[in-house]
Amino acid sequence: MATKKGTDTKEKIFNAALKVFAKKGFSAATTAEIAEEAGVAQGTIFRYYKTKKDILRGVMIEYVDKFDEFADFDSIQKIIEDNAEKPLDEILKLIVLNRYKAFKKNFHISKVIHYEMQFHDDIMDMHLKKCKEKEGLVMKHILQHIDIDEDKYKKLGQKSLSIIFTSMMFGMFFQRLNGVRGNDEIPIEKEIDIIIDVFFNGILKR
Amino acid sequence: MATKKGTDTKEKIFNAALKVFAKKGFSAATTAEIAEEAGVAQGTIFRYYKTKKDILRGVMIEYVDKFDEFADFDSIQKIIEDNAEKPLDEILKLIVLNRYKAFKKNFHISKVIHYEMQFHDDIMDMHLKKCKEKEGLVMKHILQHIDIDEDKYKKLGQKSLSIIFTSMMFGMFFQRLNGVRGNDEIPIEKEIDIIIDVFFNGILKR
Amino acid sequence: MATKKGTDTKEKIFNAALKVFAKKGFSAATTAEIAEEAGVAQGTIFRYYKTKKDILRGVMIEYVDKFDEFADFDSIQKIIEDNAEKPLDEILKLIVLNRYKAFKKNFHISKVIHYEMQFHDDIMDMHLKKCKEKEGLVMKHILQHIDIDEDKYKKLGQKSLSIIFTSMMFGMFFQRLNGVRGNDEIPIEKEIDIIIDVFFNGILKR
Amino acid sequence: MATKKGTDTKEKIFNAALKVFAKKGFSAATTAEIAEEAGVAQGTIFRYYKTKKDILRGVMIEYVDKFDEFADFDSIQKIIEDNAEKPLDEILKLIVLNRYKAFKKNFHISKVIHYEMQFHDDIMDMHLKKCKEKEGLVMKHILQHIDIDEDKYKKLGQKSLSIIFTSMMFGMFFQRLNGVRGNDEIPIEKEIDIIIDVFFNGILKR
DNA sequence: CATGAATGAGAATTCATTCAT
DNA sequence: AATGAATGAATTCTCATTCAT
Repeated sequence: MATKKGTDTKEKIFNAALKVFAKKGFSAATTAEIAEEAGVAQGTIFRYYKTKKDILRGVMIEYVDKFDEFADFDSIQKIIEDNAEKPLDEILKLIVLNRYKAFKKNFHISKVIHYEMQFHDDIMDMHLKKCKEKEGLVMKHILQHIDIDEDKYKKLGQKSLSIIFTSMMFGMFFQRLNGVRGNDEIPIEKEIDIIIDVFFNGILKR
Repeated sequence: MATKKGTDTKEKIFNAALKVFAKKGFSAATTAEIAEEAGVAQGTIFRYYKTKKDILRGVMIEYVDKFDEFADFDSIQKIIEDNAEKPLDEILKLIVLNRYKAFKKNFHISKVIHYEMQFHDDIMDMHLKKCKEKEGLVMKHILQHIDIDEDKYKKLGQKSLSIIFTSMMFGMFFQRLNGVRGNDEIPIEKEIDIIIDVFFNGILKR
Repeated sequence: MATKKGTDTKEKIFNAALKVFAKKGFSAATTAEIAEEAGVAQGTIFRYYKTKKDILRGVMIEYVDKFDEFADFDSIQKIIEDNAEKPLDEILKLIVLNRYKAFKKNFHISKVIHYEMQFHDDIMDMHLKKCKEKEGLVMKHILQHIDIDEDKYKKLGQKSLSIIFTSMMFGMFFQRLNGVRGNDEIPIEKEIDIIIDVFFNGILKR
Repeated sequence: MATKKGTDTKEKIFNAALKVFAKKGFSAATTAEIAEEAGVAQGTIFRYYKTKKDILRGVMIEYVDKFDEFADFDSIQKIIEDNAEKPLDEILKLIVLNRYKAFKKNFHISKVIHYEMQFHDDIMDMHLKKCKEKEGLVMKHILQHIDIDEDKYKKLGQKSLSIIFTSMMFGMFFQRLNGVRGNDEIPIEKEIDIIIDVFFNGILKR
């Protein structure tokens, strides 16, 4: 019970911090504003996090977990299995849409991590480690299925495919989610259709 | 002469600020560190910039100029003209390489602006205004040449082409320059080759 | 309790500020000196007053309250009633003595306000508003009683009487309290006697 | 010639300083603003005055001279002689009007001195010394003429007369010049008439 | 456990003064 | 003599952190 209450408070602080960090950046955020946003007293924060920097570390740790969820192979695997009979590009579209939704859901936290990473080596290290660990696997999943038709597709190697695919995917995600573009223009499904079609067409042998 | 001296100092401060902003982020950067980096007294900064925020605005203004240089149509135009007889994909590779070099050269400033933009509405506004103004024009240049062969290429419209192309290009640029990937793995020329080949192959009719 | 503590601190700061302002003037006073005088940390000041200027505003607000006390009609009224049978000049002497004591008690704050007013329009406005509101009333009290004997006194009008009376009264107060004169020369009661006698004699018909 | 130019510059600085001191107070005034007001470079000020405080001292010295002019007995003497046949109250009115004009002319400088005096002991000392030296003389001039008619006037002594007269006079001057009252209400001549009538009537034997 | 008043180190900013030109 | 760029000590103000209640 007591533990539950403590957990609740910590969660309120965490969410408030995340919100304020996302809005102002870590440095410009004040613990006072976080406390207000969380609806707790200023001192309460320091019962759950030793320092302000510690909150950021907490965010990172949470992010790592979210990242696992984000790069959640079970759901990707499930998509592949459930649509085994469909052509590869159709499957990929479903995967990308699934990824987009996961990304969008965790965008807040991603944004904070990506911005702060640059300035905090420890955060950077945690992130890169996590990335290396997962990134390859996502592509391997894709490649596994591409490799089967090696007569049909160009032989580009994982690295190159990875560059192209992730560039397109994340480039598009960021453009959409950062409000760089007018938001409502093209629905995400349509955009994925176009981008995957070009990608797939692009890697075809000719 | 006197003017020259003042300009020199302002430039020293500007460059120092850019460096410190890039290293620590705007909020975490201190004017003391900027002053030290610039090799001037703390007070000197405020002879040239009213406030710390004003330095960032100065960086933005400089960026806008760099951006003009970056989206420098003269050099693009020149590439196109000088290589008129070459196939479109070859020309595009040259353009992208040119863009990459311009981007790399101004990466420091671009990075600062792109990151800080999120937290400063005034900077964001200045940037978006500039982007809208230029972005379309770059693509138009490309399209002009693609349109000629409309039997050969898919009819995708400027918007879609723009999304795909800028996603790939900037996605790749950021991946390379942010040190997200091991830096030196593939030479940029090779990477551009691959990416443009896929893009071009991708937009072909079939 | 908690409220009491906060109020105490604010009061300590207020009194310290008043003292330092009176000694050095607003501009030359430093928040560091105020903090030391108040026996609090430098930062504590800014928990209670947003800015240094705000402390002055606080002093003004306090002054306005003191002013009410200063121009306290209840005590004037009481003097009048308690001495109803005495001649008017005797009553007036008592009133002026009462005023002098009130003025002397609040001299510190009055001095700060009167001096700083010149440089701060907002303070000036607050003050004038208060003055207009009260000044007339004091004179009306006096006039009420003078009017009865209109055969005896010159018909000078409130404005002129007000000028003469306040000039004499405040001129004398300032001379005494500013140490412009050797301080202890004539006792205040004697001085009031003389001044009121002349005033009263002066407004007699002849 | 060169000397003349230097004197001119010093005078420009002096007048600018006086203006800025009067507007902002000594502490809040900046040498930069004084320089701008004077139309000289910031550094130039320090060729004529060693420090900012030194400018204030310069103002004081000037004030002492002005004060001599202000308490200028030649002009008072002249008024008395020129109007020998007129009644005393008429003469006094002329004198007070003359004083008011002198005071108004030097009000700027008086204001600065009176405010700063409190915070600078050296200025205070110079001022008090000067005051003592002159004040009595003015009254003596008046008394000389009052004494003649000692049957007609009360025997009040120089001190008491001085208090009453200067209180009325300066009280009125300050009220007028500080903009405490609505400025245009009563013309100064009319106000002097009333105040002197009351004063004179007030000191009559009865 | 939670609070919020108090702290004080540190950051931004100001400004009198100096000095090379 | 005059200039105005540069200085840096002093000042206002901020905010993470502590601790008595």
